[in-house]
Amino acid sequence: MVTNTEKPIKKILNKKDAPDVAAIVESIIGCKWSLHVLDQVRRGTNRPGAMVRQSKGLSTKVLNERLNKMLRFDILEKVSYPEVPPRVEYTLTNFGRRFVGVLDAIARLQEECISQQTGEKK
Amino acid sequence: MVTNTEKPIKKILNKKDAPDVAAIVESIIGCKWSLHVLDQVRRGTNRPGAMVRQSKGLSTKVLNERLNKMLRFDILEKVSYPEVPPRVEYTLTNFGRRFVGVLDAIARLQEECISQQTGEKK
DNA sequence: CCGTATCCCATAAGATACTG
DNA sequence: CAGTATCTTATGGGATACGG
Repeated sequence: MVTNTEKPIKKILNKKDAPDVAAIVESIIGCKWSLHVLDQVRRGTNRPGAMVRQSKGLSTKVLNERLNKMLRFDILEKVSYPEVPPRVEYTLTNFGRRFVGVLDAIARLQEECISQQTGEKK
Repeated sequence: MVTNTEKPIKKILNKKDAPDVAAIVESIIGCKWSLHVLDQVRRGTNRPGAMVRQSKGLSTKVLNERLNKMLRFDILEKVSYPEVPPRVEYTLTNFGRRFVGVLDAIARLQEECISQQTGEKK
């Protein structure tokens, strides 16, 4: 592991090697709205307009920055429907689904902490 | 989960409730050198001077910011020896040991990606 | 050796307006 | 509705010097 100095995205993705997961995690989580956006997509709120509407304080500019970053990291996938008005949906890629598994590890630790604490109150 | 707007540390730690793990993860991993420092401590490089010497580009200022943050989050523990010259050691707390489990999840995904990729080359 | 204080710069991100 | 462009502000973090 270990990522010390932030790698430029180009470097992280310079494949023939497997992706540098730690670097990706750092790059993603280091951005304020990423976890929130990921969570929304996972729960089925996958259209940009809906995400903005449901996220007080999230601007389209920031949202698109996050979405594009996650597209580049192959965490999300974009589907555009040739309709009027335009419709776009973002979904998790295969890698994305495994990536959010890391977030699940966080959620599990959260549960542990809660149950341990209630246990303490005996 | 979901942390959208960054919580102030006071808020994260305002316990009688269990710690907000997702918020802590975000707060810690969002900081550039945190993973590296955690990894160093885990491997036994737990004195500030040693960490700086072994980490090209890490300044004492930044190191101390990270260390203090992790102290506040109860991830690390500090032991000062009353010697001359002074000696200080940082170690993982119980919570800290569980916290780095999240980092292990990252490492596992990394391994998966690597083995999958070599598998592909058949 | 350990830690803090200053100064400076790069950049994340909020607000807003505009194009396809 | 989706996405980009511009401007401004706040802050992380790098370099350096100093005090305990």
